[in-house]
Order: sequence, then C-alpha cells, then structure tokens
Amino acid sequence: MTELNVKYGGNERSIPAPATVADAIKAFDRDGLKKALAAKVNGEEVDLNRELTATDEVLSIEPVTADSRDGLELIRHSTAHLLAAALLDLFPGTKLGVGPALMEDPRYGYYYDVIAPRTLTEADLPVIEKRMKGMAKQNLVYRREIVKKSAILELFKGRDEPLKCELIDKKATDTASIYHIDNSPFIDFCLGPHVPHTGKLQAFKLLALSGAYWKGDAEREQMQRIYGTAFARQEELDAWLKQREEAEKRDHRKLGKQLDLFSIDDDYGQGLILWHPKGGIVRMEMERLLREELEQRGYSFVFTPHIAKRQLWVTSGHEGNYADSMYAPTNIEDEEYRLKPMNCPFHIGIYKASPKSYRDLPQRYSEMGTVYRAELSGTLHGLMRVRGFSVDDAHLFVRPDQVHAEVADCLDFAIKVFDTYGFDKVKFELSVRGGAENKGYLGSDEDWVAAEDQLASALKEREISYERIEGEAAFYGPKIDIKIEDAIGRIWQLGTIQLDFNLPERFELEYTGDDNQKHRPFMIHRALFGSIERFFGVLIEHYAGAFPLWLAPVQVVVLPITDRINDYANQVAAELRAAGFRVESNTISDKIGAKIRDAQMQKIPYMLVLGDKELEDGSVAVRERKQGDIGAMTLAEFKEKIATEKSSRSL
RNA sequence: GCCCAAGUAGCUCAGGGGUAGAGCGCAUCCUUGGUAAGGAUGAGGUCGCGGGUUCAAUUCCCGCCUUGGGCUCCA
Repeated sequence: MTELNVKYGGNERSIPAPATVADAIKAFDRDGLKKALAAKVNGEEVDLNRELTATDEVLSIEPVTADSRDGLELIRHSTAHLLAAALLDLFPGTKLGVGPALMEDPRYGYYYDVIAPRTLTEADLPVIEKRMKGMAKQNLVYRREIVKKSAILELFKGRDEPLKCELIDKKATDTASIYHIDNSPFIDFCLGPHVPHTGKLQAFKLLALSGAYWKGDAEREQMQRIYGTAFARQEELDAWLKQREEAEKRDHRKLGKQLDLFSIDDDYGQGLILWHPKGGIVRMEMERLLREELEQRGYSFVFTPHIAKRQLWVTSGHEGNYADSMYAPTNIEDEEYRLKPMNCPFHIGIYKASPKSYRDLPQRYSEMGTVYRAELSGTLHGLMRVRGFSVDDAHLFVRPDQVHAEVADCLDFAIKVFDTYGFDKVKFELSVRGGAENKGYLGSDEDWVAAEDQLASALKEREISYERIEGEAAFYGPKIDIKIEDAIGRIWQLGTIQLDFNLPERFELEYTGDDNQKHRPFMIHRALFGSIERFFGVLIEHYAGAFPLWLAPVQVVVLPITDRINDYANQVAAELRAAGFRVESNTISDKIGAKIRDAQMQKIPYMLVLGDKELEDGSVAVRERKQGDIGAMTLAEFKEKIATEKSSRSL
C-alpha cells in the first residue's frame, strides 16, 4: 500500500506513504503544523515525527496545541525531560527517578526526582535553569525508539540506573519506547509523546528543591525532587508568578503576626496555638454564629474532659488504629490515661448515661472539643496543621429511619454557615464503599446500601450536585466531605458528615424501639470546619486579613485631627461602645494621614475622622477601608448603618 | 521522621575573624497638621543553643533545636 487515507479537520484525503504525522498535517494545513506540539491519531496521542502505518482504515488526525490542557501537559512533561537532560549534563552520574507533569497542583507544573552525585542545593537551581534555557535555544529533537524490554533493561543497567530498571521491569511489556534528546546524554524510558524539539519550550522556571522518597515510601531511597513550572507563553508564566506573589501576601502566618491575631511559640510547643486578644474576638464571633445555628437546629451543648482512661481508647479502637497519633499515656495512681485525639467516645458516654427510648432520638450533642494529635514535626504548618485544636464537633445518635432527615439538616447547616462567610462555592463529595473487591468494611450489606441511599437522597433532595467517589468511604461507614473554594480559587477540604456503624457496635449502644426490643442506633459524626484553628487560617487568607465588620477585631477607629478634638473623639467612641461595637480611639498626636495609614494597615472597616467641623455640628466623617471617604453623617446615622451591617453579617 | 534553606533589636532585614547596624514599632519632648508616613532625643541585642578551630568566633567547622519549602498526579 502506498497511500494513506487521512482525515483532518473534517476533510479527508489520501497522501503518499510513507509519511509522518507532521507530513500528514502539512498536507492539510501548514499553519496548523506550526502550532501543533503533538497529535492525536485515532484518539492516541503521538509525536509529530511518528511514522504513520498504512492500514485500510481512515486515520483521523487532530493536532494537540499549546492552548489545550493536553498541550500544556505535553509542554510540562517535555520540560521535565529537559530538566533531567540538563542535570545529566551538569552532574554526570545522576540517577533518574520519575518526572511527571503536574496538572492538578496549583503550586507546581512538573518535577523530576533524582539522586545526584552530590547533594543539590537551592543555589544550583539557577545554574540548572540556565543550562535548560541554553538547550532549549538549540532546538534539540526528542527522538523515540521502540526497543525490546531486555535491551532496555540492559541499556539502563549499563547506565547504572537501578530505579529506572525497577520501573522498566514492572511496567514494560515485551517492547517499550525510550526517548533521547539529541546532543544530550539523556535517555528515558517513557511513553511519550513530547514536543518535537526543545525550541517549543519557551516559558519555564525552576521553583523549589525538596526531599522525596522513591515511590513515596519512607522506607525507600531518599531522592531530591526539583519542582518547576512551564507555560506555553512567557506572559502566562509571568501572570502565574504574579498571582503566586499575591497568594503569599495572604499567608495567614504573615497576617497573623501583622494583625496580632495569634502566635506559635516554641517555648510552649510546636503546633500549639496561642490565640491573641484580636484572634480571640474573631473566634468568639465564629463560635457565636455556630451556637445560634446549633440552638435553632435542636442541638444540645455538652462539655467533656481532655483525658480519659486508656481502656476507653482500647474499646473505641483508637489504641489499635490511631496510637501513632496519640500522646503517650500518663499515670495517675497506677491508672493510665491518655489525651484525647477525638471527642466521639465522650459523647457516647453521655448517650449511655441513661437508657434511651426511640422517642428520645435523635440525640444531638455538640461541643467545641479540643483534641491533641502527635503530628510529625515536618507536617506542621501555621494554623493549618497543628497538634492541638478544637473541633466544631457534633455526634448525632439516630434511628435508621432518621438518617435521611438529619443528614439533610446537616447539609442545610453547612450551606448556610459557609454562605455567611462568603464561600458561595461549596462542593460535596459522597464517598461510598465501591467495588466488592474492597474488604474490611464493617456492617451488613443492607446497612451500607440503605445508608448510602439515604446520604445520596438527602443530597438530591437539597438539589446539591455532588461527586460520588467509589471506594473512599471509611471502613465504618459512608460519608459526605465538604470542600470550599476561597477568594482566590483555592480548594479547602473542611467538614465532613460521616455515618458510623462501628462505634455503636463497639460501645453496644442501644435504644428501645416501639416494639419493646433493643435496637442499635446509627451514629453520625458531623463537623463543618473540622478544626476551628484551620478554618481561622482559611478565613484569614480568604479575606486577606480584611474581616467583614461582624468578625473584625476592631470595627471602628476614631481619629481626631487635633488634640482639641480628643474629648469629642472619646465621647463618640464611648457611645459606639455602649451600642455594642468594638471601637478604638487614636488620640496620639500624629497627623491625620499617619493615623489613617495605621488604621488601613490594621484593615479596620471604619474610620471616623473628627475635626473642628464635626465637633461643631456633632457629626462624624466616615472613611470606609475599601471605598475611602464616604462623607459626613450624624453619629446616629452611622450607628444605624453599621448596626444593620453587623446584624446581617454582611460581607 | 527524611531532603534543602534560614535563624542578628518587638517586627522587616543589612553586615561580617577584633564582642554590632538601618527602617518600622516603643518611650519622652516639640509639633495641632482634613483622608495612606511631621521632627528631635532615647531605651532596646549572650547575633537560636552546645561544642570545636583561633591570641580572638556573632562571623569558619561540627552537632542540636526551631522556622520555612517539600516528601506516590508517576514509564
């Protein structure tokens, strides 16, 4: 056969064989070839220089360009190879691990894991990047070769690449593809495809160096990971770098210090949060909102201790599964006690304190329960990952027929609360048991089917779109996870609604049914924030430190222009305080500009500028932190304005 | 826990083999100025901790602690 039937952009024609993918595209569309990085031939992504095999069927060709997600992935993956090539060039003897493109992680675009002959440091990154840039300019071609598995193994053994050999051994069938970059010592075992040559890589940057384990296994070789990112165009890279800077400005650790919200002091312990007065106010307001909702929804408030006898944790199963995260036992008169990593067993204790009738259910216990977990030091991160934190915890003990209604109410609760904070994009994920091959699930099939149905129908009834995730359920029951998207598009996993068949069993919970028989209740674990510390961190970053009026530690600051006005200023402040607002009065003898600057930097929602004019007619000149000067009004008018704003918890 | 980096005044940071600097903040005084920084003076530091090299270490070397970036998207 000497002709190939090719379809491209809706047209079909025959071209002479042999031909590469590039030849085929060229026959239809010369410009298109310039833009193409690779192509899909009958759906399979291949290199442009791939030889087309002649068949009777029509070859449908679709170019992959830099604008598409596939194209970007290609660029990033190819850049990772360029990185490896530069490393081999600069540090001969470097052993290669893997180097994938990262498409989900907003922080990075690709990485390569390596073991270099000497330890790499951050100072090496610019040098490596420079070499990559130099290679990119030379338009070095990526070449693919199909080789027998045994030959590949031989090749990489010869190059002393034990990790690659392990991969090849595991992943390759009888033949596999390897890639070279021209004029470079680089050869990789890789499926491809890649961009045709390094000249297509225009906008990339190396970002960070870190440790990583081979296969992510702490027992295996420690490697060094080099992270970078790449885009199709320099403008996109620049924009991305700028956005990264913006995100850094929102860092809750930085703002926490600047706004005097909280601190972590090693003299007290890593991962232990000291809430300062201003952070304390925000927390009080957060808890106030929760408490209002809990009360309205018929929850009761309980309080439980921070330690319990070791045996309790044996019964609950935490000793068995969770001991690594628990602090060591402490002895009190020959009895061992442990700090609590969770609140559930205590709430169970409250349930068990008296026999329950079906008429008593549901029981809804809520508590800001402070728990302690021995997280690894390297994982600690500001407020986001700590060792002691409070869970906005609640446990619902329900009859099987009540699951649906209770879960639906939890969903309403979550949506209402997150909406108040301005998180209008809330995502729900329903994690279910998944395939039958998954073992180790507790509870009967009927229970699971019923429970999953009830969760799903609660979601449907509330017209909530959700993602169903197979095989992600906890071993003790299905769950709904709640994720939110913040002001700059980052996703945070927060609360969870979990059904539990396990603990009621372990603690032998019961209620008496209308049939006068003993029945086992279901237990629902429910938290909206998960950790109030972590949610506080999310809020700081979401608002970039500019809390809405109802949350703001200082809501109004009064700024007299001269000392003559100080008395009036204090009087205005006192009156606002009496009306229930958090007010400060800045009577230091600074110029008004300096006082305003100070208040702006503290992100105080309202500034009242007071001078002779205001004193005379008893008014206040109002400056709003974002809009600036919004003009003068009477104090009564101002009070009414902010009272509305506060009570409605406006954003 | 492991890899890399950093720890200097309350904060942000500069410096460097001969025991320390700036800006902000703080205190006092002068100034009373209408919407993002008025001026002067002053207080404040075992230069993370421990060891080593040296006549001499905050600086060089080693160890530790803490903080920061990370630690299975996979040929």
